[in-house]
Amino acid sequence: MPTSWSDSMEKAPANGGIGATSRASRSTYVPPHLRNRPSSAETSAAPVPHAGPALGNDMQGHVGPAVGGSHSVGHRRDRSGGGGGRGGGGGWNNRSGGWDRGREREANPFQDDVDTEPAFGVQENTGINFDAYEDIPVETSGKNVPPPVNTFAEIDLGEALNLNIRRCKYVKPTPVQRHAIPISLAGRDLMACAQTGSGKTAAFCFPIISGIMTNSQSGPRPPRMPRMAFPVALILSPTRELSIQIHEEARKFAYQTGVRVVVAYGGAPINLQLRELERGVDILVATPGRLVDLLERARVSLQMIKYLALDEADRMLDMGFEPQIRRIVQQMDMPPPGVRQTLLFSATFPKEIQRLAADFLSNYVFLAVGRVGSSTDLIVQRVEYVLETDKRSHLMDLLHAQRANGVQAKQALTLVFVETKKGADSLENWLCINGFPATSIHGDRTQQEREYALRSFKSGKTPILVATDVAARGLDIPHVAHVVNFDLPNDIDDYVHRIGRTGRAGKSGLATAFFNENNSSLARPLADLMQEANQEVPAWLSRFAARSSYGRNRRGGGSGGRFGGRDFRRDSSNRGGGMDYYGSGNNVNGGYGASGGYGGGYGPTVTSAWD
DNA sequence: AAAAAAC
Repeated sequence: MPTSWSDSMEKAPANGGIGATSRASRSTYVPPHLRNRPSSAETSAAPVPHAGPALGNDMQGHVGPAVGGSHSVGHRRDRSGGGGGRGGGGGWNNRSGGWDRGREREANPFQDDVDTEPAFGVQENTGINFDAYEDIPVETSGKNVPPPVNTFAEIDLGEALNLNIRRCKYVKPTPVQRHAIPISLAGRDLMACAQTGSGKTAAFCFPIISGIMTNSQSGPRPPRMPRMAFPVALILSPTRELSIQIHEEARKFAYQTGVRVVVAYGGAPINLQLRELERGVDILVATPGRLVDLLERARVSLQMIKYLALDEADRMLDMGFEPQIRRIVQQMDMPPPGVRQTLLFSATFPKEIQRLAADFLSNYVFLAVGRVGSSTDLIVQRVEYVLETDKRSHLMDLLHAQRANGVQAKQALTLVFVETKKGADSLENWLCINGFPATSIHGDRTQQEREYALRSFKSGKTPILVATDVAARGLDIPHVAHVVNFDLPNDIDDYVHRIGRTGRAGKSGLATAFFNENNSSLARPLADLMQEANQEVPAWLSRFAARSSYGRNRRGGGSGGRFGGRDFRRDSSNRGGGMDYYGSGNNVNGGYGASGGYGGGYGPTVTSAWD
């Protein structure tokens, strides 16, 4: 079903080779001041991307890598206009040494999809179930909130990015994208409460890549320090696998834009990462520990940072990363809030995150997207009473039944969550002994093993993955048909994240939980959550819930049920004299405004936001 | 209590 956006896209081969694309558009040089402009007049109201605050235009004369005296300058500038239809040269940091080497060497990131998922069709690889998002409530607040868009066509991201969006088979933006992208493109700081699987990565990557392309040739150059990398954008995430995944996605979005994306995380040889950094980096995706290491070695400087994105911020704090994050953001050479643009993503919005937001953000827009669990009609949740001693045989029954039902192993991946690393090892072992193709992922396995396990699972080679919470959040694994909570987590939010690994990409999903006395603290929130999701709540679970004390293990921070959090600035204690700040009437874009669907108009209140 | 994360 083509949208106006896809209609307007020029026809291009899905796997368009480098030569083909470049040739197609090389002849149309677009001068810088006309780049990033819509071709049709009606979209002229689109927000103008924010020019980096600290950037002057006085350096414009130094366009291209001229200082290096490279003979390739001319070529590169020719190509820059053509490669993606607009400034494709990347930032100052693209040290590819000329178009011919830099361009040709860029491996096609879309090729990987075919390599790692041979068992599956290419119909949808977004991992996002768009229809399930139609009814997700969205709430924004803050001063002069840029209005959301309904299609990618309304967002002016440029030809190269549009082509990549198309290659990714994204047809329409998810709710978080519809709101966050215009906000980010307008140069605003953003505090977003959104779950993984909501399309967050693209929501912060698109504006960053677009901004880098637009401003790539302007602003001060980084000092010429040998072996020191000067990223323009930094994306921090809590786990290595999440960093890897963000990197893989960002590479797709940045393909043939000249924007270089590099990833740095622990557990892997640092030399390879150092070499990648030396080749030039615009966007650095990193876990905090490895980044601190790189900063201490003076191999990375943050002084050129224009964009900072923190993903899964609440998780990072849970994991004790706050000191390291504060060090990175506040005590190194990163430009302060207001100079850089900061995008903070978190599933929940407790006090600690509010403090972080107050310290890291400047005049931010608050965006809350409904919890994944609130709209997971496609996930059937089952809770079964299983004693600890019976868990293994019960799991085997489930797996046998799954097999008997003709569920093709390769198409129906099963993700089994356990509480401990030891438990993961022994369950994996036990499954293998009993003839089930299983592997496992947890923090005591080497990084190599972790990555291998994930690949093996994704490809369907071992369609059963036993995991600790390392895999609970953020990981986007298409085709997970069944999530088994072999051990239930203590926190209902973790449960929501875990079951969110299924029911993706338009497929229905099943989530089975093994419940017993050890989980009684979870009874009430679990029963409430299932009720909210129109799931059948077993009577025995309701009895457990009634027995457990009131208010225990309820969602903390006063979050309002459907959202992970709410904008604390709107609370009365912060209200003094704040009417001009938050009271202009465009604050709340109708809590349930998204229900109108993507094609139709958005809430009637929205257009006034620009007035 | 356990999980995650730099060497």
